[in-house]
Order: sequence, then structure tokens, then C-alpha cells
Amino acid sequence: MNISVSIYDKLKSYGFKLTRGRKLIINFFIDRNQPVSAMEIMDFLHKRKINLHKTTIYRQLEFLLELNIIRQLQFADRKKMYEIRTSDHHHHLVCKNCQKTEKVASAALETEIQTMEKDILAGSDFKNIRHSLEFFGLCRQCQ
Amino acid sequence: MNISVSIYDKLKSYGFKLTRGRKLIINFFIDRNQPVSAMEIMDFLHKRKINLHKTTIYRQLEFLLELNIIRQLQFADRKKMYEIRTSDHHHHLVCKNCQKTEKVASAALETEIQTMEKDILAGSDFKNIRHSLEFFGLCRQCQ
DNA sequence: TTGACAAATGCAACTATGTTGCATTATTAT
DNA sequence: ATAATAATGCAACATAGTTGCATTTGTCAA
Ligand SMILES: [Mn+2]
Ligand SMILES: [Mn+2]
Ligand SMILES: [Zn+2]
Ligand SMILES: [Zn+2]
Repeated sequence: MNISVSIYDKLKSYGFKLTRGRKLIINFFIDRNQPVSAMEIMDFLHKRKINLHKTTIYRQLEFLLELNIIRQLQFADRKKMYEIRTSDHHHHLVCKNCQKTEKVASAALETEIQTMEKDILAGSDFKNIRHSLEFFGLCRQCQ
Repeated sequence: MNISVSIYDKLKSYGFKLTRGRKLIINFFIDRNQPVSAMEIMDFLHKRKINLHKTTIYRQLEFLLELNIIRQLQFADRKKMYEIRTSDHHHHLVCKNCQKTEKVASAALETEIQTMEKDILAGSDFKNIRHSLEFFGLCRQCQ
């Protein structure tokens, strides 16, 4: 079962349209399988001679977020990153210099984080606890 | 031993000047003991009839970062937050709606994170690994 | 195949946050 | 008090993202 087709079906079932730009953006997310910025999406489309306006890019991002197809990440930068939402829970290792990114994951760490989230629920007035954990460093090229 | 005086001494020892604005900003960081934005610093100074230009605020932040007196944090927002650098390693619980912030800490979690950082050093080309871990939720008022 | 209708887009103008170059002012040591 | 230089103010600029509104496009049903 093709992941992009299953996303298309989801959109159609809600009555949303499958435009050329939307399909390209969805497939870009699937192919990259890594966090990308709005600007990177624009550049990718531009190379394929598809000139979507930046407003449209941001509206697509908002739309895909709303439908839980992508997720938003905030690294040390001011700009937001987005990646396709998959079932595997993972975090990132980001180069402080060039933003090259790798996935990282640890079952032991997730267990500890879940414990922490339970403690927070019990010990504070906050509800709906989520977390963001990212690692930063210098990649080989940037050392 | 007064913490603000020890910071003043450090600055003087490097030959930097103790201006009215700089002292107020340092003391604001010490008093608040929580992450604040550039804009919050401006507002604080404005209330005390000290109108430092925004350029000056940003240059002070850069300066205090350079000297490791404050640290920079990035939550889910586009804007950066800054807090006084203390010896206690901690993370934050931030309200997604109003940005109200509490400190959180867990020795067990830090141990697990350190293990992860060692694994990353061993298993990737990255060096100088750091981490950012923040929790998000909805505070009492915003639920 | 063609309308009709809603969804999606383009555009201009705008906002928020932060940065740069350069002339002027304030702090410090002597 | 003076000289040296750190710090500031200002205008202009940069980047990332947002909003209102007119126009275009995709879809479904006739
Ligand atoms: Mn996690
Ligand atoms: Mn930590
Ligand atoms: Zn790099
Ligand atoms: Zn709140």
C-alpha cells in the first residue's frame, strides 16, 4: 500500500482537492523523510518549474499540520521545520552549523521521558503534556 | 556573595563597562529566574522609564550569551527566550497557549540523556553533542 | 462535456523578530 | 579633565511568516 496514495485518499474522503502543488509537496515530504523548511519546499518546486507562491506553501503546511500528515519542529533556529508524520517516535541530531539532520531514537530514553511526563501531570496544574527533545552537534564536514 | 556583583566583577575584569541598561538587564534576569524574551526585557525597562533601543537590547543579549551569563532557549515559537545561567541543569514546562513556564528536572532522565549522548558520539560523525528537552502543555488558566 | 460550487491560489501589503553600518555618547583609567 | 574605547541610537534592511480579497482550479452531478 502506497503511503502517498493513502494520504490522497484521506484528503479526498474529507472533500479536499488534490492539486498539482499539494501532491508534489506531499511526495517531497515522503521522499525526503527528514525535516525540511518552507524555503526548501519552495526551492524544490521551483527546480521542477512549479512556482507556487510562498503564501500557498505556508497554507499547505498549515493544512497538512491540521490533518496530522506532517509535524512541526523547532530547532535552535528561528525558522520552523516540518516532516512527514510516521508511526516511529524519534528525535533528531542537528548540525549547529549546516543543519544536516539525522534521526535518533532510544527506547530506554522514551520510557524515562514517559515517567517524567506522568510526574509532571501529577505534580503540576498542566494538562496534555508533550515533549520536544533534540540533540545538537557539529557534523563531520563542519568540525 | 551577591550574584549580580559577581557578574559585575567578571565584566569589569574583562574591561567591559557597567552601563545603567546593562545592570538593569542583568538584575532583571536574576530576579525573574525564568526564560524571558527580548520584548519582555524592553517592556520591563520601559516601565522603569529606561528606553533602551531594541538594537541595544539585542546587542546586550548577544554580549551576555558570549560571556555565558545567560543562555538562549527556543520553544515552539519563532522568538527566542533567554534565562540566567545557573549551575542547576533543568528543563522547562511551557504552556502552549500563554507561554507560562515552570522548571522541571529529573536526575534519572539526565542520566539516560547522557547515555544517549555517549551513544551518539560513538555511533555518528557528530562532535560536541548538546541537547534541548522541553515539555509543553496547557496551564491551569488555559485549559 | 459542461457548469456550479467550494477549495485552492496569487498578489500586495503587513507583522514580528532580529541585524548591520555608521555617527554619537557614556564609562573608565590615568 | 582628558583620552581611549565600549556602548548606544537610529535608519535601513533582512527573514519568516500572515491576512484580506479577487481570481483560478478541481470535483461532482447533470
Ligand atoms: Mn520522544
Ligand atoms: Mn538536560
Ligand atoms: Zn554541518
Ligand atoms: Zn497558559
